[in-house]
Amino acid sequence: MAVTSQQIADAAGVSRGTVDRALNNRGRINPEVAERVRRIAKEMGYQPNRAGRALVMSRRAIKIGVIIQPKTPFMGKVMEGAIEAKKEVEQMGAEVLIREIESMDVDQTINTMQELKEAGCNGIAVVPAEDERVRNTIDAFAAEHIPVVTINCDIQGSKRICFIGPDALQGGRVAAGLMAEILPKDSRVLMISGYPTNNSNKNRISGFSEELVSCREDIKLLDVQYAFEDDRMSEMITKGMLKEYDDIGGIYLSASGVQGVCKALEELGMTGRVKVISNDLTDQNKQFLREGKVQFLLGQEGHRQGYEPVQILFNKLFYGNEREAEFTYTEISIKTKYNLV
Amino acid sequence: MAVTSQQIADAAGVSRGTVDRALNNRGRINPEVAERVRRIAKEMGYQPNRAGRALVMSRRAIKIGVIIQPKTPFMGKVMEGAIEAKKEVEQMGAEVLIREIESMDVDQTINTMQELKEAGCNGIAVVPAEDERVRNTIDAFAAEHIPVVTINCDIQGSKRICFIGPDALQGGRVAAGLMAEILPKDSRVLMISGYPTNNSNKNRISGFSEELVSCREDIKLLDVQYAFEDDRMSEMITKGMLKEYDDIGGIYLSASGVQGVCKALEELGMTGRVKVISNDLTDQNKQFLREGKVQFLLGQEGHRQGYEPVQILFNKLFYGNEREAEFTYTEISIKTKYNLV
DNA sequence: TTGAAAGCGCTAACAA
DNA sequence: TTGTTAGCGCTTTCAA
Repeated sequence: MAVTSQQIADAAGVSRGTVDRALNNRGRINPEVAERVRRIAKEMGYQPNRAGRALVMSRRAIKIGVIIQPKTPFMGKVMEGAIEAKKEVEQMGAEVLIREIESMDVDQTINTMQELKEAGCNGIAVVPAEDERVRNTIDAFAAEHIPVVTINCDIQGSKRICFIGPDALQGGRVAAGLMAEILPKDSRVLMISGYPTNNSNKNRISGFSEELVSCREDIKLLDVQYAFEDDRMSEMITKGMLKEYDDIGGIYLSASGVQGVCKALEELGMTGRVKVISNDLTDQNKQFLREGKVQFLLGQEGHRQGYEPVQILFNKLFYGNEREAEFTYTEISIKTKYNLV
Repeated sequence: MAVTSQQIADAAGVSRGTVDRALNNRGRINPEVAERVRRIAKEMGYQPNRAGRALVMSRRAIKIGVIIQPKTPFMGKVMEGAIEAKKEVEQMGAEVLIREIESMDVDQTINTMQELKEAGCNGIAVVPAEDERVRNTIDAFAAEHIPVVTINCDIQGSKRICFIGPDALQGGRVAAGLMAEILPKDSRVLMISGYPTNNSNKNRISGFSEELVSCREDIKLLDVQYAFEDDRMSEMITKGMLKEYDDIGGIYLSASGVQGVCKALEELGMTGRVKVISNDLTDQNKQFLREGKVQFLLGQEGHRQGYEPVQILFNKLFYGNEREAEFTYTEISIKTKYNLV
């Protein structure tokens, strides 16, 4: 049995209240007594019992709001993580409100944040739309001591306490490293992005192209194409480019559109010959990976992106734990058909 | 604030004791009352408060023993995980004893298990030596209701409650998949194992060779070589084989010895030309990966292999949670120099 | 500046 | 079969 605050109190010849004041620097205590108590606690290896502390802390009404963007398979993973964390912290007496917004809309994001605040949330985790007004809202919340955690894509320079999500630039580099390893000499490479305005996509493409050019001088990189997350579009692009250039050896997708690419490759009888590397471990993508139509998929721990922010906010609000890291980059996992879970 | 057992009691017009008996099937209760209480609890969405439960459960004296094999960088990770879990469960009033045994010896393993039992441990997590006597000891502990969890390598057919570790066969297949993707046509491949008797190594080599042969018919596989986890040995093997065969395009290491391989390649001026895939994310291996001397490293979540078993045993002993899964295979992560954490 | 005591939600021992 | 009550370790309020 671990040592309790009562044992410290007995050893120091004081009461539990005094021990509490000493160890938690609550003031209203004789400095010498405080010092002695702290010394004894250290000597006896005292560690406060989590359960006891949690029980009394559960009197604080903690309500955490989570805002997740429109339904995509990836956001589904984020949702699962958030729900798991919700279950856990609710067993500690807290409350979690999860809102899924319908469109990737700035107004919706801001309105939902306001709604959650009015519902009494004292902490918010949000997958933000990239916009100046969202930044302002985050800063306004911070001013009211409502901590905000950004998920998946950061609002740089805002007063959010931290960001949990992938390092998109590095994600592009990982893809480039793989492409460099598997491509035959003098191949041409096609890059397909989503929306030109999307920052994650922009960063992935930058990381990919810079790294590929730097480590494989023989490779010729085509100008980036935009498929707007649409499979028919990515199919058209793939077909068009493959007809124009017969030496394309690899395709990198920084966003959705794998299905279109695979369809195009199949129809042209080039499956497997043209290497495909893409992001996101969606069920559909995994299926293409298993079938050998895609060589590598890069994952970004969606589950953790939902789970962690809720836990971070809970620990801050419940225990007062401050977050040491401003950025938590989720791991970029490399998946082949063999290590798919 | 979440709903409490008192609220259920009030709603059902009974006492907290009765609610407790009903929800935890403790018997000594009128079945109809029990049914009604359960219904009301469900309706009100009752979830027992973890902190409250933990506090009262902390009266149970829980002592968990962990046995970790001799110091290797990988076992260091396992140790870190075990220490993290130790800290967490000790904050819940439990106690954790960690023993690092000096050699991978059967007698040492068994003796340490006995020692931990005599020290009052009511649950054991162990990285077992593969031997019949270890199996018998595990079964004896099970008979005395001391649950045992095997870590990293399983004792199949023993009465351990579960196994946490890698799927070695699949690990070999992952390596094969990568090798198949990066090797030029008609290459020869060298496989270097550790000890011929080690099961993990045996399985990795099987998985690797079977998969590589099945997906790349052009590749010629050399007979497996044993380096006994020794760098000078792996260096000698590499040099010898490279001199004998000039078409070796890839080397797969199922155990330690990367340094020797890299040294041999450098001296022969073949770094980068001969692709190297190995296991274990040791600091040294990571350095070789960063320098481009190794193309891929496969990791097996050592931290989790130390952390999880302690938590599993704690949850079983503390809350009575039964483990649903007999096998928990840790993820086989693929690391290049770009996604190294 | 300190001590005493209440109470968080739960389980378990005891009484009825 | 049920209710009552003590107490787990901690924080916090109230009194001294």
